[in-house]
Amino acid sequence: MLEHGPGAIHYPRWLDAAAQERLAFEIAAAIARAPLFVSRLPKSGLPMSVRMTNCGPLGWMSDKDRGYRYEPAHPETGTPWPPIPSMLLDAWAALTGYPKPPEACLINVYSDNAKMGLHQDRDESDFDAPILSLSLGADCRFRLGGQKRGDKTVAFTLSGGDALVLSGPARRFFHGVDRILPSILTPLPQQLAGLGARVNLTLRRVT
DNA sequence: AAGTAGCC
DNA sequence: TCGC
Repeated sequence: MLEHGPGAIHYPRWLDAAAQERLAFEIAAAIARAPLFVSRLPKSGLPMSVRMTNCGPLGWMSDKDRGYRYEPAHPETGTPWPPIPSMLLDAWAALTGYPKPPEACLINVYSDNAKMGLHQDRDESDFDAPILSLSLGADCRFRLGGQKRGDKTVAFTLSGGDALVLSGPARRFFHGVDRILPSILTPLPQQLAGLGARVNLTLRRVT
């Protein structure tokens, strides 16, 4: 367990290899029902480099005209998001202790050259609930800042099987992914191989 | 600016 | 490559 800031708790290798395989199987099934899509930045319409989908009652997305938001259904198929796998609900309970279950699980798929700019998670109403992030596949250089964009940042590596909880002050901290590290020795489990180099799952309360 | 480029 |  490593604390990278007040409320930012990193659990390296929280999932063992067998658990990562089981999770990959569940996520591959979710992607089969809710295909990956590309969100676009508000106003500019520039595409994000990650491909994403969701499971749970609500899913995060963005497009040029309507911007960042949560939706109950897939933007292309119109179908409700598939349920959050039970092992993720268990992970949420074990790692956050929060009394209510997560309402959204964003599935972000990173290719070798995908990035995620520094941002705050601020499209939710519930800022008391922690955020739980689980990683699969390639390592990434993750950057964590403070509550203001200009605050100093720290960078560390997130690896497959790692969990990161952002609670308390860290719930509002800026964060992003600088780059994906070489993935030859840390491939995604077979069930997700071919989709990308790294998969990140972000569980949140929304309402 | 949940992006991209450029420079140190 | 990293951090601005």
